[in-house]
Amino acid sequence: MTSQRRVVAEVLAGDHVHLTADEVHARAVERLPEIARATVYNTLGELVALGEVVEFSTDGRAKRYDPNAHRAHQHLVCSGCGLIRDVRPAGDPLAVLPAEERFGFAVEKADVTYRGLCPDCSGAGG
Amino acid sequence: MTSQRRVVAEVLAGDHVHLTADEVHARAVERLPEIARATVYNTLGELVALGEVVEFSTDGRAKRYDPNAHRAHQHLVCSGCGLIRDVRPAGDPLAVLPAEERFGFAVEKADVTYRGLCPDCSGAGG
DNA sequence: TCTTGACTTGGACAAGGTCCATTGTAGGAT
DNA sequence: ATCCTACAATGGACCTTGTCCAAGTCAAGA
Repeated sequence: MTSQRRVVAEVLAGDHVHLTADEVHARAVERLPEIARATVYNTLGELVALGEVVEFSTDGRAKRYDPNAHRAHQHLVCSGCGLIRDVRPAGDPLAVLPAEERFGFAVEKADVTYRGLCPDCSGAGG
Repeated sequence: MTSQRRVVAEVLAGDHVHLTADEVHARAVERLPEIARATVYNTLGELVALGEVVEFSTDGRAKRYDPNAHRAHQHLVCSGCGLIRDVRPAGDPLAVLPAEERFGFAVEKADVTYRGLCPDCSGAGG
């Protein structure tokens, strides 16, 4: 455990945290000015491999990193402002996929992105 | 409707078609050698805006384009080889998200990516 | 102190995508 | 038939995101 890795882990702490790698880097630089972008990418990759952090993407652009890895959840994304919340649907998302729709796959997980407008964006007439 | 746009639309025809923009461009070039990458991006963007094509991403890298836009469906992705199938889960994926998990959002849709190994990849011991 | 090995750094590089000034083109007006 | 005009296509610059690698740094043990 180096100071660089500690800073990355600290930046990711908290609930409903869904930072991109560059956002993690920007916040890490505030605490450790000379930390390199490559180090942030390396450390994030290690945290994902260890299962401490979940990697996902809501827009096909930058990947995001979610420290809430020990409680299964999905993501709810505002189509207006991009706000992301962790949500827990009822039941197992895999259960609703019938065998005849599995094409012989050994299906292991389902990643769900719910989309809609958050209270601020729908109130503003968006 | 120009010849360029017609070629892009033709390339996207068919079932279980999930090409990236560059793949669309490569196939379009076979039919119309001088078509520009920017034209393919522009045309794909227009088709998405018209609702004729669905844009999605399974890996946070390249966006993919699915001409099967008029029948609601989700995607099943092989974790080994990347094969993608259109699938239709039972019921409405939105129904399983309880009101207290919606955080005041006006939730409109759910994008689901099922992941697992396809018959070829699970048989090969992957 | 010297060696060793893991970690970090910075810069080059690559993929995917966007932007924009210029060029091409089809159809209506003259 | 020719000119005008609006819109589409082109090609290249450029941006973002991410990966790779050679060289530098550092801490711990011999």
